[in-house]
Amino acid sequence: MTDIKVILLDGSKIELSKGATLFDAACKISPRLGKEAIAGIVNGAKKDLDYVLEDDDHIEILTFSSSDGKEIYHHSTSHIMAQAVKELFPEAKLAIGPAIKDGFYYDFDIERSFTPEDMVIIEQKMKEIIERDLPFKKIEVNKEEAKKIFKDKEEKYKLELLEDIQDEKVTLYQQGDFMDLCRGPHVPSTGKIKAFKLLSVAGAYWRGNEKNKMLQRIYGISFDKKSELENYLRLVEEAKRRDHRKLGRDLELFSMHDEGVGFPFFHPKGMVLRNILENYWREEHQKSGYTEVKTPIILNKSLWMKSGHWDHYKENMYFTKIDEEDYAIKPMNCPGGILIYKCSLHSYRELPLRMAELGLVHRHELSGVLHGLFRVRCFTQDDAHIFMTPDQIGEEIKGVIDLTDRLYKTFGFSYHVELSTKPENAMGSDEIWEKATKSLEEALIEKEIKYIVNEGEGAFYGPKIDFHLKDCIGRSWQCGTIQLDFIMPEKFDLFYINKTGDKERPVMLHRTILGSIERFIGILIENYAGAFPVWLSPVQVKLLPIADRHIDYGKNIMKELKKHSIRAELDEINEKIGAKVRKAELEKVPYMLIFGDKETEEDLVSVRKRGEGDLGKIKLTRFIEDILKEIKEKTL
RNA sequence: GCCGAUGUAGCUCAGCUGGCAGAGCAGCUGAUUUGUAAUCAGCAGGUCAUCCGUUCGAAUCGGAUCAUCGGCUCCA
Repeated sequence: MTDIKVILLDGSKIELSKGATLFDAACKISPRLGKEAIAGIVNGAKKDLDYVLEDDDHIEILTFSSSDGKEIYHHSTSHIMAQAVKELFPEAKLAIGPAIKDGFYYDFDIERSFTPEDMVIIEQKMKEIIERDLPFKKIEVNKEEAKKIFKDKEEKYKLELLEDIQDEKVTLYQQGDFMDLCRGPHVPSTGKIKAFKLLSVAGAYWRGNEKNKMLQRIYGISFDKKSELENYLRLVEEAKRRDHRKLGRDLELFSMHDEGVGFPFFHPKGMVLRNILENYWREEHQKSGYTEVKTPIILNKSLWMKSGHWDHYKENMYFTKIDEEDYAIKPMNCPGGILIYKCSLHSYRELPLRMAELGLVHRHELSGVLHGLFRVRCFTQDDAHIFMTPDQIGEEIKGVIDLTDRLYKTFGFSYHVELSTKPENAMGSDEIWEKATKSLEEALIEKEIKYIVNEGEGAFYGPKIDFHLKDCIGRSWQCGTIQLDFIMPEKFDLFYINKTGDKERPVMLHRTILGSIERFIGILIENYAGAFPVWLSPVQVKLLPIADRHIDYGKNIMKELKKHSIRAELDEINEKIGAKVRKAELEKVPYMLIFGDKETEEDLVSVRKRGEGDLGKIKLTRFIEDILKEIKEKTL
């Protein structure tokens, strides 16, 4: 018997007897890998573990720890779920069941709608199937044979899928009595799945097209260890605990009302937070050479025709009439900013002109997508429009990148960058787009920032760089965006006077950093779980007298704190100190000052820090110094 | 917008097969004067989302509307 050699990922080779499978290779590398192996990659193609290797094959063994491995694992779990559903509800028709970023789903066409109780039964059945430890068998057949099989099974969606497959040969996977059209690969047997959970059921259109039939989609997730599933479920719980919609109400920051769906109401404490945020934003923009403007919310239709919004953005806009004339409520700030630019003649010496605007825009979002402060119908963009000469593009983009970096770091966020290119409904020529896209790319390369490219995801007037920031539990949020625009200056006939006294066309750059103030506040709430750093806290200090006779002392402290613009509240409620402390902790106030007979005699306060406890007695003046330092430095 | 679930006091929730609307927390009043995450007692609080219907009788059953939540991008 001759041996074969296969080449591993690191270039090393191992010897195997002829006829050896991927699984044999995994075992040979290490018994542990053999145990953990899910599937493998042979010469770049994903294969099942029972794939027979040949001499000089390049192989890689996949385990759950790789994203490819996870995907296969999730996909196999979706097949098990489909089998369970078919066993319980034979009338259900199978659509598709892929792995997704965070788990898997399977779409079914079935008359009844799945209930939470059904989920429990399906999970039960899945456990049974896993216990049966059925092998996943790969079957290769001709397309015609496959058609016959699924015709007999009356699986019309599978037949439809078959129609779209070009290859003559297709693969089927079978475990037990369950057979599915599938490219594979799969885990060797159902017993491989160690921990799973069905998460939710939702409607979804066949092939994502609303003209097609609505199917029922069941979502789930699986892991190769019970503890990892528990971790995942804990993270879901943690996200729920941080939900800004609940915290926003509990901490009296904002509210939502039926009378204005998608239009958030900011309460006094929410406004404190908002004003701090906006003031900080203004300071940083002034430092970076921006001026600030404010443009009207309602503007004449003619402006929106000219800007292209009428043609490209109408579905998302609100309209009104004034004196029989059509007006639109602005969905973006740029046309207003352009009118300001056009008010005067500009010299090349003025450029770049950086015009910032905290602009309130309204957009008609579908009712089903509204979500707290994250997805609303009116929001304040921290917008800016930079008018510049073409040779200033690079520097300006880099300037915006720097400012963005500074702002995000202040809140403790890390981030990643994505570049979006020309979309289908774009205005302007390919050359202009190419030039604009290249400028953005060059700035990123020069700044040594890694980025992902999203083809066709740009705005209709230009390509863009998006900043996605990452919160403390690992979720990412799209906030900042830089969009280069050669088209608006053209449409509005913008110009500046160059050195030689001739008119020249400026380039425009649209950008936001926080994105939407409302949304950013939502992100801050979730990131800090409502426990804001001192500089952002609506109430920074809570004054807690031990007994009623110490209230006057508290009022004096209050006066002192006010002198330094420290935001404090005095708790005058007739309660034991434990209850007052509890209340302040639940309100997530960063500092509590507690004072009774001992403190009043010596001008002291007992300091308690949120989440940490008693820090001991110090002079009030000392406390003020310390907290002012913390506020000034924006300590996290 | 579409599919599904949900909607009872400010909040969290109970209320069975139709028969007088309930609790805890929060609020108010009083007692207590408290030493680092809940003192005790009393009071008040409701168009059971809205409308229409079935019924002797509807929070409960049916329909419509509104809102909220989850999903509708991931393609064998």
